[in-house]
Amino acid sequence: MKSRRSDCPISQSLDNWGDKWSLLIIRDLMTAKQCTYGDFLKAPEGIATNILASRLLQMEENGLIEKLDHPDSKAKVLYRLTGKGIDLVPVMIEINLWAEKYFIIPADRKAMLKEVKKDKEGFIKAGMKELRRA
Amino acid sequence: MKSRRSDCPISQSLDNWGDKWSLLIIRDLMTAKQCTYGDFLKAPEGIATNILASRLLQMEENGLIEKLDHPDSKAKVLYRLTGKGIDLVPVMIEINLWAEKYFIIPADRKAMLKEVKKDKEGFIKAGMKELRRA
DNA sequence: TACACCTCTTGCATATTGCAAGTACATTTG
DNA sequence: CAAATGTACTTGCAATATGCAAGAGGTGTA
Repeated sequence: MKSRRSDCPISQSLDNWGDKWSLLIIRDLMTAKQCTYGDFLKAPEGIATNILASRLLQMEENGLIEKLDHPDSKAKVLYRLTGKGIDLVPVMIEINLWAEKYFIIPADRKAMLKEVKKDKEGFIKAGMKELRRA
Repeated sequence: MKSRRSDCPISQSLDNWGDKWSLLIIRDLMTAKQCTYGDFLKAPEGIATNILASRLLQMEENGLIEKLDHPDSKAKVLYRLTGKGIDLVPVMIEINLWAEKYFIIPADRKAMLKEVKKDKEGFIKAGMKELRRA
């Protein structure tokens, strides 16, 4: 377990999910609601299996995600966001908005952000509610 | 230089500032507006000098910060945020709000967030304007 | 029973980080 | 003006994290 560097909220947040992969896992769970181990491996960034396993464990320990049984098979595991993970939706939206201004991003994300700009608060609230239902 | 892992906005953002230190440097610049190399070293997290130098260079290359001459001394260098860096204010605010919910954070940060909650959009707008003036 | 699938684990090479010391130049002090 | 101090880095090396390839163990399917 990594130690707390300071009591600064930014620092503590980075201690929790401030690596190159955690937010991508959270992204997958925000768009798909529930993912298997294999689903995460399919993401275009190509996370290594050992890193994925260690991140999933770490994020579970940090209370961001939780495991549940897959309804179809005992061999599969489903991961989903906890309330703490779902509460990162506003952070993710702001990152998306920032990235849109400075990078070239996919059309479907642009379309999503167009909706966001119409009513940011409403979009976020609805999105979080939807995730909580899953 | 690190390569682009995918065209996902989250991924591209993480490629830019997704490490354990960059956002802390940005935090310092958001609160102090201008910092010297030594100022960054004084932060409670205790960044190593080689990491600091490499991050400052990387962030300058990424267009998040810029150097300028210190008015008092040629030996000193001032760093400040660019427009691209200032545009991360909304992201930082959301991270703070998230962290407040799940961690114990300093009283002064709590007081700041109390102001944020009164009028988030106004607070962010004013904060960014203030940074642009510096 | 054999075979494929899925979630990890392991071993090892490479990259990044952290620590301690050192360098180069600017300013201050005696 | 010489020496000490301050400031921004650089360098060397050990510790840690990441990335890649292969494999292990439980499940489901023919």
